[in-house]
Amino acid sequence: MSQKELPKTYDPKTVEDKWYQHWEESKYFHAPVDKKRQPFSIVMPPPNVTGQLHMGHALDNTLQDILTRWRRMQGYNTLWLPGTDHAGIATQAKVEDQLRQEGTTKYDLGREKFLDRVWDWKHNYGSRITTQLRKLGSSCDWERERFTMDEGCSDAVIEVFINLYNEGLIYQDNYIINWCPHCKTTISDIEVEHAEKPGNLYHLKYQFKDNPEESLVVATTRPETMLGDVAVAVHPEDDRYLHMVGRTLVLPLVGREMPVIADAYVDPTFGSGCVKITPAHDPNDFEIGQRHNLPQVQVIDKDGLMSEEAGEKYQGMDRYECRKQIVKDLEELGVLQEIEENPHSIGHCYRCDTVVEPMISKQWFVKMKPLAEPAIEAAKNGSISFIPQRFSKIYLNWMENIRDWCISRQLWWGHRIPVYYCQECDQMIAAKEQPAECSSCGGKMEQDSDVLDTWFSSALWPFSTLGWPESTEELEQFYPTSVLVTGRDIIFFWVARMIFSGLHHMEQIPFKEVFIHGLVLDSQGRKMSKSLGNGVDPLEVIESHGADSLRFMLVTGNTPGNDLRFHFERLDKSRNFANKLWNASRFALMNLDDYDENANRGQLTLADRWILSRYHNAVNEVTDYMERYELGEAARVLYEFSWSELCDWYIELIKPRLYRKTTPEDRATAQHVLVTVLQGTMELLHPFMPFITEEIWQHLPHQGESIMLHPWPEYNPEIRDLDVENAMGLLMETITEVRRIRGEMKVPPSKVADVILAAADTKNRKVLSGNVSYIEDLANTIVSVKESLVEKPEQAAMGVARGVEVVVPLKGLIDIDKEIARLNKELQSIEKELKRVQGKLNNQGFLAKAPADVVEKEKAKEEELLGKQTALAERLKMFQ
RNA sequence: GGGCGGGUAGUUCAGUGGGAGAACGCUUGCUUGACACGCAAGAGGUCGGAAGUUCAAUUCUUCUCCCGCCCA
Repeated sequence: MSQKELPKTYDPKTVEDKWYQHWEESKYFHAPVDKKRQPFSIVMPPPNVTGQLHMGHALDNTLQDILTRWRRMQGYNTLWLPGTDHAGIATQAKVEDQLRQEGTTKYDLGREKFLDRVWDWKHNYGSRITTQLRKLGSSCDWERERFTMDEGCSDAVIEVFINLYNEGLIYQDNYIINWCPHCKTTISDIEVEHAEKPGNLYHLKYQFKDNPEESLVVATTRPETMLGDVAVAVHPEDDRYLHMVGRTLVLPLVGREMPVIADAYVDPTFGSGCVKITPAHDPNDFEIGQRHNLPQVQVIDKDGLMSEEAGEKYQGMDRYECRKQIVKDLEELGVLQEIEENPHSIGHCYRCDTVVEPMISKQWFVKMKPLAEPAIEAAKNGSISFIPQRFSKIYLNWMENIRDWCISRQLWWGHRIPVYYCQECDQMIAAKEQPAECSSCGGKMEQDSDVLDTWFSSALWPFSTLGWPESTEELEQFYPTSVLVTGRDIIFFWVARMIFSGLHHMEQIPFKEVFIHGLVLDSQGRKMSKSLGNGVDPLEVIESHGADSLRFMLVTGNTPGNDLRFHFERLDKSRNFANKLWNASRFALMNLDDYDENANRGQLTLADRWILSRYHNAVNEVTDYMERYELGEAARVLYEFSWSELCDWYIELIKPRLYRKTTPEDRATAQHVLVTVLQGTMELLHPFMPFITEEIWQHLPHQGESIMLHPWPEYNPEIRDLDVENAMGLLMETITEVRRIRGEMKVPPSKVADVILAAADTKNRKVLSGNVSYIEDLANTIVSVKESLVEKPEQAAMGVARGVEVVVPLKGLIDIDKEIARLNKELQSIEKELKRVQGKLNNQGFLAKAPADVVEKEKAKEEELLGKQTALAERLKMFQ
């Protein structure tokens, strides 16, 4: 292998694109159907086709890629299926903006031409986000990329609609819905975001028809809706008002006569205990209206303006203008009794933040109860499990209280509802194709003009992308998918809907596990948003720190399901780690120019056996954490192993052997162990940091085409050796003790110091004397190992490590006062610890009930501390 | 109002029924033949408060305070 000069600092830019292109061109991401192999599959939560990569995507896709690359290395037939979502409102709004700038509107263009424009937009910008996902390193199967509006997915949507329609699970009804006056469409209940806003409670006095002297007071937060009032309700057990039930009131300003009714919905403790009922503009009033057969008077229209029914005076006014006017008018009439400050929760459109207007409209709905039941069961019986588990409670709570789903949207961009209406009679059918004529009267049929909620198609994603409604080999092999990875914010929007859709249409769960992650917040803990301008662009981060650093930063120091704050300091930490790996490899390569895997090798040294043992421990722990989706913990283990054990200790320990201060066989051994461990470490790190690990792995002696196809390292418990780890631990602690003494006594690092080690324990003494070179090399000393200190040099500093007395003679260099202070301090902390340990050991309850190994451990600790105490105390005595 | 998450070193966060960890920051020393995006040594925490269970609680239970989120 020829030696290559690598630069001192790792530069991700020169490697990342190169490797990604190579992987993609080599089709390493592609998963052909292969029934002989066990499948592992993930469908990517499809980002908005016209969107741009943000930190949320970066986190979500990093997690998916880690799982995908890991399972692929484990030998699964691994499919990560990517795609994009047509995002009805968002995409349509973008094109409408564009038209506005051109001075035109979608109505000028007409439906067909407008849709052409949206498709143009999709073709121009639709690959932006998928290009960005590649920059992140996502190893998804681009050959299977899908789009929610492509032919196959659209077929699935139509199939599902027609099936549900025929089963009576989709129905059309006049019902109270959420209307966004800005987006000019209905939105579903979960698309309404509730936010507490300052507001008032207006107390209005309504008079009785038969006795204008008599009145009752209602309280409302929306006085303008009084124009649509049709009744006043009181609680059926509210003695204050019972006698009024059935009497007639006269609505001020309007003059409408309306009854006082009794309904248990009313909260007698809120306001006056009387509630005005506006069925056309409030969901609760709507239901009361239905129970009591009340009329529906719609006074606000779809533009958020007052309608004709609001009366001549108010017609055409904006709903908030009208509120002011009504308050003024009611005040003049003496109807307004009181205005009370009352902050309350108001529904806003999740897309545009406009205040949502509840209104009655004829829309399409999915009947949810029958669909929800099996979806509840699946989570309860564990066939679908959430990680972390607490999210299943959130899911169940929602599913158990689910309401029917309004699926029609007054948009043009989306899947058009496959329902056709006869223009001559009232015939209506759901069909895949436009019927030539009405089956009952032969009249012309026209398609419903609305489209479906975007989430209606996303709900089918796990099977529509695999070819359903055709029965394909892909479905057979990859459905149900293995795991779904997504943010906690779309459990209701998406996860829940995929579950009931999969169970209903496939009669099988869509995925076995749902791995939920939190949100990426800014450094102050706020949600990243466009309006705040506090978003961090993942592409800029990739540009400055590399994709590997971004990925590693996103998974470390985080627990599944919890939010994480974005700190640039943490990004630096990851970049430094990448650089550390780079330099460790650079060091290895500098010493591998003559490496021959088949060269004669000597025996493994203690350090060799130690690092191999620690490496296998890491393999075991990392794999175990990955199985449990504890990716942050897995990353932490790798970070600590690579940096502290491999770099700080092992590489330092083998330097002399690599610098040819030993036999060729021993040097070959060191080379071999280093290559083995470094290679394996790269393999373990590959799912987390795909680019740098590939680059390093390719430079190292290796077999195979790519690290991403290399088998995942296997844990071999036989290589774990606790005796070796113990022995090495003694040496490491001894070295640290010497270094500490040197540092505190201000011995210059360049000066070779003499060190005497007194080890009463035979085993310890053997370990020390067998490996003095480690101590000499790493602490710059000359060591002599003894059983005990026969002559105790006064001019010396002393410490204790695992019962071994570490003495550093410092003729002429020692400051006695300083040494006394140092020893005293050490003695104090030992005595404090000793007190705690002895307290335990003197406790009969502890001795009787604690497990034997815990008691043993405490006893051993006591012994060690006592030894240390004696040695230090004796030493102190000498100076007195 | 109901549910959930968090409160651990100066800061940001891991973690655990039996010796409190990391990163950054801080102190001291170091151009040590991979790395100053580095090396070595060190200071720093009554693990939000109270009670309980236990031989043992930062960890489990209950209550309580503060912060955040979701649902109604």
